[in-house]
Amino acid sequence: MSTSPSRRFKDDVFEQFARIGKAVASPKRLELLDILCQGPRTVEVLADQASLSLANASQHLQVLRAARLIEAEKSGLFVTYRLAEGVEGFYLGLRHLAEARLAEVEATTRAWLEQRGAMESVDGSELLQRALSGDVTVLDVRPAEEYRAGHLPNARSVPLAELRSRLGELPTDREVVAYCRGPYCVLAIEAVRVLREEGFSAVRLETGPPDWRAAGVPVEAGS
Amino acid sequence: MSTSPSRRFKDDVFEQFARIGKAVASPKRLELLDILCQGPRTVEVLADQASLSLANASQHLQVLRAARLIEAEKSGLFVTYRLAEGVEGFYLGLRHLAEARLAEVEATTRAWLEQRGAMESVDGSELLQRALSGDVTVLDVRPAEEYRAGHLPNARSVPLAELRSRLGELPTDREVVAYCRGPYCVLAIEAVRVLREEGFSAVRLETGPPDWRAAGVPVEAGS
DNA sequence: CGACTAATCAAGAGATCGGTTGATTACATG
DNA sequence: CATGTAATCAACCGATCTCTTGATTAGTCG
Repeated sequence: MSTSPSRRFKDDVFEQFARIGKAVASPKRLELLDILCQGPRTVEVLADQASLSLANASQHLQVLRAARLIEAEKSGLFVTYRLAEGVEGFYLGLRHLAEARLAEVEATTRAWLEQRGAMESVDGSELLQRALSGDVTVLDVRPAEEYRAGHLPNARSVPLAELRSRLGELPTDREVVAYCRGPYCVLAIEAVRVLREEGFSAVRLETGPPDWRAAGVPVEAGS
Repeated sequence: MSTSPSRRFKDDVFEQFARIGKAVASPKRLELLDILCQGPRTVEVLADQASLSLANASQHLQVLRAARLIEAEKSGLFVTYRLAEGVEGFYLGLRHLAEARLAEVEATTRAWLEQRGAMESVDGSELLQRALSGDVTVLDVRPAEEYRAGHLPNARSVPLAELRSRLGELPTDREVVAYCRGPYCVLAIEAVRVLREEGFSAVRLETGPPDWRAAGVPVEAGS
C-alpha cells in the first residue's frame, strides 16, 4: 500500500512534534526540567539533585537538548545547562494540566503532607499577597546561593540547614511564611515543621520563583 | 541502598507528570489530539483521518484517556471522544514550542509548500484581519459538516471536493482567502492551487478554528 | 432470536527506551 | 608532559511501547 504525499507530510510534522513529547515522557527528564526552572546548573549538580548517576543524567540531558528544550554551555571543565526560551512556560503548563486533570497528583501530595502533619492549605494567592505586604516574616529556606539568584522582595535567607541555630534572629510576635523551590520541593515543609515545634506560627507558601516569574511577581536578585 | 521518603514523593509526583508526557510522546496520538481540536469525533472517523487501523486507533485513544486528556461518551453503538478541559491550550502550546524551537518543522513545511508551488507567506494576523473585515471572499474548504460546527463570521462553505464545480459562485474581482483546519491541514493549500489555476487571486490563511478560539477570535456556528 | 456493526480486548513480534558499567574525550593544573 | 576531573560515549540487558491479527463485548435492527 502506498502512502499519499500529504500523509507523508503530516507524519513528518507530527513526528517532529512528538520529539517534544518524547522528551517530557520520562519522569527523570521532567525532574531535570523542574530543577532547571530554578536556574542554570552543571551536570554534576543536576545528577545529584535528581538522584541520578552522572552518566545517566548526562544522557537524559542530551535527550532534552536534542529536543531543543535546554541549551548547553561549556566553560572550562564544566558544562552548564539552561532552559531554552519558552520552555519554562511550557513546563508549567504541563504541570498545571497534570495537577488539574490527574487526581492522583493531588492524592500523592495530600498523602505526603498529611503524613508530615501539615495539611491546612492556605489560599496560595492570598498568602503570596501577605508575604509581599511585609507584615509577616518571610523566610527563603533554600541554599543561600539560590536565594542570591532570585527571591521574594522582603524575604530573608535562612537555609533549612541553618534554621535551628538561627531561630533567635526571628521575631516571635509575627507570623512566619516559609517558601522554597515550589510546590514539590520539601524544604519549606520541613522548615514549617521545625518552626511550629519551636512555637512559631508558621505556614508554607507553596509556590516558588518559577511560578512567580510566570505570574509577573517581582523577583529580586542579589543578597 | 534505601531511598529517602522525600525522594519517593518526588518520584511519585514526576511519575504522574510523565503520564501526560507519555501520552503526547507518540506522533499518532498527537495527530489524534490535533483532529479532536476540531471537535468531537467517533473512533472510526478518527482512525480514518489519522490513517490508523481501528484497533490501533482505539488503543491510542485509550492511552490518551488514561492520561485524562480526552473523554469518551458512548451513545448507542458509537463512542464519541472529545478533548478534556484545558487540553486544547496545552496542545497548541506544545505545537508552538515545536514550531519555535525545532527548525525541522519549518523545514518540512517549507519543503512541502515549495513543492506545491505555494510559498509566498503572508503575515498571518494581518491576513486574518482582512478575512474578518469583509472585503475579501473567505472560503471554508473543509467538509460542510465541519463548517457547521464553527467557522469565521463571513466565510462561506465550499468544501474542496465541490470547489471546481462551484467556481461560478465566486466574484472574480475580489481576492479569495481560503482556510481549512489549521497550519498542517492540506485542504486550503490544494484549494489555493485550484483557484490560481482558474485565474483567481487566492491566498491561504494558515490558522484554523482551534487557533482562533485560543486567540479569542469570534467563531460562528450553524450554517 | 440471529445477523450485523462499533469498539474493545488479548496476545505476540519487533522496535525503542532506560539505566548500568567501563572506556574515552576534553580541559586544567602542577 | 603527567595527573586529575567533568562530561560524554559505547555497549549491553531488561522493560516498555507500537502495531498487527484474531477473538470478544455491547448495542441495533430486522
